[in-house]
Amino acid sequence: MSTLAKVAEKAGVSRTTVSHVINHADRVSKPLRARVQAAIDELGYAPNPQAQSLRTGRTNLIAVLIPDILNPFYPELVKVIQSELEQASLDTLIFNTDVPGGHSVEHGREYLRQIGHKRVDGIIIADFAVHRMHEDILHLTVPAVFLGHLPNRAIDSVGFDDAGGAYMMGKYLAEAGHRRVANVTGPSFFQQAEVRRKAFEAGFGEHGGVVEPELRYEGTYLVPSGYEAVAWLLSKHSAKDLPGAAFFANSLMARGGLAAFHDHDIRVPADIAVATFDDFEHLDYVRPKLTRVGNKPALLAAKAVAMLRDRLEGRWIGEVRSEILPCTLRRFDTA
Amino acid sequence: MSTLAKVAEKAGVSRTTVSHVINHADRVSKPLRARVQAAIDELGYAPNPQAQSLRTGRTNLIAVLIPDILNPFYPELVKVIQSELEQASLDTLIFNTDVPGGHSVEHGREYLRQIGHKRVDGIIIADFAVHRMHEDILHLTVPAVFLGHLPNRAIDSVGFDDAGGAYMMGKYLAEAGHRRVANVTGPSFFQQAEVRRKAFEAGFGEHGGVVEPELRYEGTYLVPSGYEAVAWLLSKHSAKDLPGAAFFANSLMARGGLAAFHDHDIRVPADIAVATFDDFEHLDYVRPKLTRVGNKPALLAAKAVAMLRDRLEGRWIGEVRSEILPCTLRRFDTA
DNA sequence: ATGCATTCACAAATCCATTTGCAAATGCAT
DNA sequence: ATGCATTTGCAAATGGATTTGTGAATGCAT
Repeated sequence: MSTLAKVAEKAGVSRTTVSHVINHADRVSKPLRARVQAAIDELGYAPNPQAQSLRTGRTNLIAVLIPDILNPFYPELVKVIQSELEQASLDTLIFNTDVPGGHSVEHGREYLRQIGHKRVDGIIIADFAVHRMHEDILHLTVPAVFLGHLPNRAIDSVGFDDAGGAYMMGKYLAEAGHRRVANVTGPSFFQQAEVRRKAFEAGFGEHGGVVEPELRYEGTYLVPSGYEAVAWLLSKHSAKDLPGAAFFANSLMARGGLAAFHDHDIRVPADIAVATFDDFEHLDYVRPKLTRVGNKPALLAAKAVAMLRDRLEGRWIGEVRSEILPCTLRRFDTA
Repeated sequence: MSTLAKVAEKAGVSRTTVSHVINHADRVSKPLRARVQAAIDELGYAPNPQAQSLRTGRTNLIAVLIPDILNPFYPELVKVIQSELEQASLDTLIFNTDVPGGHSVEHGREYLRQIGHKRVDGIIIADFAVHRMHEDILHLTVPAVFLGHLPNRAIDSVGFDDAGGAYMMGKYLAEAGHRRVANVTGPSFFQQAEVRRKAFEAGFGEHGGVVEPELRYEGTYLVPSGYEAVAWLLSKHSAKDLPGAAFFANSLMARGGLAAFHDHDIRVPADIAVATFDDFEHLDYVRPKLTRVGNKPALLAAKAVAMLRDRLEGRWIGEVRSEILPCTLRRFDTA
């Protein structure tokens, strides 16, 4: 592996000069610069990133904390985050904070601690990756962006308009003539899940629907729990007694729900209408095609990286910013 | 941020001693060790990873090259790779080599070059991430494992038994009584796609099926092309003239195909049977439930990490190893 | 008490790139 | 030709941890 020193020797100059050619081209005369560059090319030299980091204090690493890459929301998010960061020659370290089978608080906290030691230049934290750790976030010493809504405004954040989206869908279903609706929610200990539930019920109730708490099912936000929700629904109600529609608070549960309806020979939307929160590419080829409200993870990702780079590159040093991206309702086959 | 020197000062010992407490505990007497440890704890000290890397030459970073994290095969792979690497306190750098919309050769090569400069300790390369770059792989200077089949045996590799699996499925469909089958293949410039195609046709043809080249459709391995394949199939054949079954060379195309059948009111499996290569969690909630042959990405991941660690930790310094994991056929609803 | 063998702890060199402060060399003007 | 102002290029210090070689202190035996 070639070093700065070898390049300097080959070009017959000091190490300083080589460094200047790379970092402050203007401080070296043109002919000399060319000579040094030739040596660099010939040796295939590239600065040792660890030595650079040690000296400059920057690692060019960004940590991204997500709960679970298996949840198809996150690959889309991660892909965009990564390619955007790459534009700024930053590398992405991805951490799945959940332990198999559930959203673990301790695990997320442990990660946050570890990452502090890895000396990353910045952090992007997805909502459920650090459940109930808002106070820990306050102690971060590097620029960070939170994906979701952060009650204490500890750091910059960007999230979807959960309330607006859920309300819109409630309104839509009620105005479509539904009077009774099953509501499969996320875990109530997630604040976001509560926001979606309440807003959905408000939108539904305020436009002619009747909110029945008995038609509420608290799921886990994971696929199997959507399946279980439907199994539960069908065990409680005969086919003719079924509510006109079912709303799933995220698309994983909706997919589980669709599978369950299929397995029980309940036709969607003929027997029951189905709607879901979330809207991303992955759903385009799920059949029947889900009517949904939400927005692209890619947007969230792009915005988050922009905010982070603003901090890293000193373009924004003011107070904490928090943005909310609107949701769109898209009607397809199921409702 | 606290440093070795500060800990040494606090504990009233030399920097060497502190380092020994961390790296060679046996070289320091017990009471002294305790005193130093107390200072470490009190200051919340952790070694600066960049300084460690500079000195030791190890970065504790592993690069993972995959074509596209949006392809649901890879999240499962990545998750396991990452958690396994974490056991060995190695961090994972993930790189998506494809440019939006296609499998780019140049892009993959470019990545390989860049990664050479990042000084990772090891590399895991997924098959399609580095299409036609087998010679570049030869020039790698760090331990690496290839996921798939590597003709030139340049580095350790582990892959599924594509030929065995595809053959098995061909045999299965023929023995189930099908005489005509549509075969939606991967791109023919991928060797693996050719292997699957030939083996499938062999299995089908050798057990009573008739291989008809006109029923072959070369797809891209991506979801939309499965949809297009079915659209093509239906445009060429009336409902009664349809082959009895369709085999998709991977599950992305199969999902696209299922959506297309749904949209054209073709019932699966009543009107046409469907089978696919691949078998991973994500398919468990796709309906109708796909009959499939394949194996878990998690297995591939675990094996790959094991092989890599064998190299990194000097447990294996012999010749190149290449393993093949068997595939299993699992019958569900569609065939 | 003396000699030898360990055990223990340290100083200093090393990994590599960046940057500050200086000295040398060049350019220009008078 | 001399003086001043720029350029230009270098030596050396810096960042933090690891490790080799060495001297000092301890233990044990005689």
